[in-house]
Amino acid sequence: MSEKVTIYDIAEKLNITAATVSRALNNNPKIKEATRELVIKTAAAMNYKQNKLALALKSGRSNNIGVIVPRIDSNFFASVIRGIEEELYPHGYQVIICQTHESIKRENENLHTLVDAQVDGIMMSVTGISNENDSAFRNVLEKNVPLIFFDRSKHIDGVSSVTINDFKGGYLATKHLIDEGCRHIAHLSGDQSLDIFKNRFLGYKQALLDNGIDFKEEYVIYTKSAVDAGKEAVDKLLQLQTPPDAIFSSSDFAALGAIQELKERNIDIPNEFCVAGFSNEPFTKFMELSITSVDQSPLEMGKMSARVFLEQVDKTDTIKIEKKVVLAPELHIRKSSTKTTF
Amino acid sequence: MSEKVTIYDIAEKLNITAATVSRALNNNPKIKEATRELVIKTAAAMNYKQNKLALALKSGRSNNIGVIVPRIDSNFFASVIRGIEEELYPHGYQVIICQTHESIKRENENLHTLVDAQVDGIMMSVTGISNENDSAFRNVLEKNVPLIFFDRSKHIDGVSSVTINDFKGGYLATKHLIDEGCRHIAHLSGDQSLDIFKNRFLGYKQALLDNGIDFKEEYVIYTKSAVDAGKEAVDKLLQLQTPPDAIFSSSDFAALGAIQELKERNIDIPNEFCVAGFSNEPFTKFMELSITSVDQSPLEMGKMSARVFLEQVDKTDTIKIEKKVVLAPELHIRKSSTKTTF
DNA sequence: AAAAATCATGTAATCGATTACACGAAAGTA
DNA sequence: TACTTTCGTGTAATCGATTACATGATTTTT
Repeated sequence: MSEKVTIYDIAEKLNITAATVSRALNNNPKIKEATRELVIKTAAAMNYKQNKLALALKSGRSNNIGVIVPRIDSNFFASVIRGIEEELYPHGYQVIICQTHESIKRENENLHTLVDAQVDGIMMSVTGISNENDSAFRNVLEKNVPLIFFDRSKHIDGVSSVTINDFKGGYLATKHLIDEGCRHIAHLSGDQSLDIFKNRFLGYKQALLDNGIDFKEEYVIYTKSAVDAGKEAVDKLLQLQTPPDAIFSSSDFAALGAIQELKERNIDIPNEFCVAGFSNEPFTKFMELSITSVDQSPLEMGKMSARVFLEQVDKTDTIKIEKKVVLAPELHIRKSSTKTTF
Repeated sequence: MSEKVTIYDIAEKLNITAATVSRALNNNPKIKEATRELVIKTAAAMNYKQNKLALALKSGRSNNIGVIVPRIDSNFFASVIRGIEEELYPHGYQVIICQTHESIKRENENLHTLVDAQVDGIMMSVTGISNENDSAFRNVLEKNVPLIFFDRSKHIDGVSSVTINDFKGGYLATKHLIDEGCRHIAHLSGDQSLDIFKNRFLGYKQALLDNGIDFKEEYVIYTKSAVDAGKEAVDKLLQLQTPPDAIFSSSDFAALGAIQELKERNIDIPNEFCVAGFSNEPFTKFMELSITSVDQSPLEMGKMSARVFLEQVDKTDTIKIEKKVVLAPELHIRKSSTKTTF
């Protein structure tokens, strides 16, 4: 039925060559105005559609960009991807999604697949930082594919990144808890080989220090970002000789679990115990006991990553631009940490 | 530095032709075993990577599939996409994401872009059902690109779909509210030109009928899927002569808004008023007053859509297969509608 | 009017891989 | 030995668009 129409078909119909058709359609100034109009009209009439694959092969550019995330069904990553898509849509790029499910093997596979598919750029939030096997990353750089890290980044020369100031985020949240009168503040952290968790921890520590509060190793619990992990953490913390009176969690999910466990034990939040999380997941706002959390402006992070990509994509390959964008975190203070009720 | 290696480079090095190299790499049985091994070894040594774009041009298949959703940063759509990606990953397909933001213009643009990009299939949740301009859809079908609707579908011959039984979902939720003793059950609906909202409404109506409860037009409010919309709806409903004692909402967000507004007015949930939502968004489970909701198994829906695509993609184009998969909804009963507390 | 410049279009190579067809060499058959 | 298969590889077309270079037709310049 609807056979594919090529420029050769148009050329044949008009008794000219495909080269002329191509030039006419691309607004090449060397083409006679009359010819151009005729070609464009005929192309429309024949329902011609440019074959993007042929163009991609010829130009070496696919007009696709790849995005690699641990998983897509988290509000944070989905929002970043939304930002990327929205920013790139007007430029004609399509967004290819890959998930690693926190597997480094999968991450490497995805990197290779995307490079093989000739994407014009890759934006990713790294899954692990193990340095043993950087070959997939080196492959990307050797092929001159622009690479941009967002949120979770690795230290690689020539790679741009868009992150938030996690140190400041941790500092703000902790300082807020101190201001609310808490003096025994625990911290739920993640895998500190990842910068984001390391820096949130360091911000937490610095806030304690700046306010004359001793840092206690035993107050730091390493957990997964999951509700149950938060419950377990509270269980551990409450067995300490001096149990804490507040928690700053690097994860909203763990913060939620902590709150559930504290309620289970009839501990009054926020009066006896304050809790603050990180990421500003939608549910933190929706709860009756809304949860204080640090916002990472994921939409903006996505848009910014896309902009950094657009800046790099057309530059001459010789000049390597390495841009490090750091967004400001914003603390959303809510009920879970607001003692003074009027 | 890392120049692209092609089969011609390998051929030159081995003093054979590119055709032989191609055949060796594709395990063509006509190739001498010794040659095959030599080629494969040399290819690996030279770090050869097949150019997917060239392959795509030659074969007409891009190994990409397109997914079009209203927006990606909703747990439901993100989960469906996760399902699609996971199911298709082992088959070597990449997933391209497009958002419509509920704009039909955008939907049509996306359809055309994906077809032009020669995707091997399109999975989508339709944004609108206005029949005025079906040309984008017809274009997809004329080009023989497999098209699969999930969740929100349109009636188009030859198009498969994967949906849940929305009627049953509406019925289950409403029946449950009746069983809890509610007799004045209101319904928050969406744009009923979309089947999903129409069917949830019809299920609601049937459940009332089957249980001897009169259907009242004034109890049906058409809202957007948003927290504020739920608040406004409650405001309207409570002004009625006989205000309702329960709400079945087609949207979890509207249900949440309704609950917030009811609490604002010191109405006791669930004892004075019960609420049930739809979609089983994560927050419905996390709330202290957890919200009863109908689960749509989005992950399964995504996987199923991918499977339907895989079934269709290799069939001869002449035989059009139209498969309609209907998944069963599952009611998750939670605190917002459980009066009998033990 | 002859030479030079400009214009519009055609010719053919190119991007990288696949594959129908052709062909010479080796092996099998009569 | 002469004839037919079979085997392994080469030749060249193809997918569809772009573009450097060539060429013939106008137009401009002197």
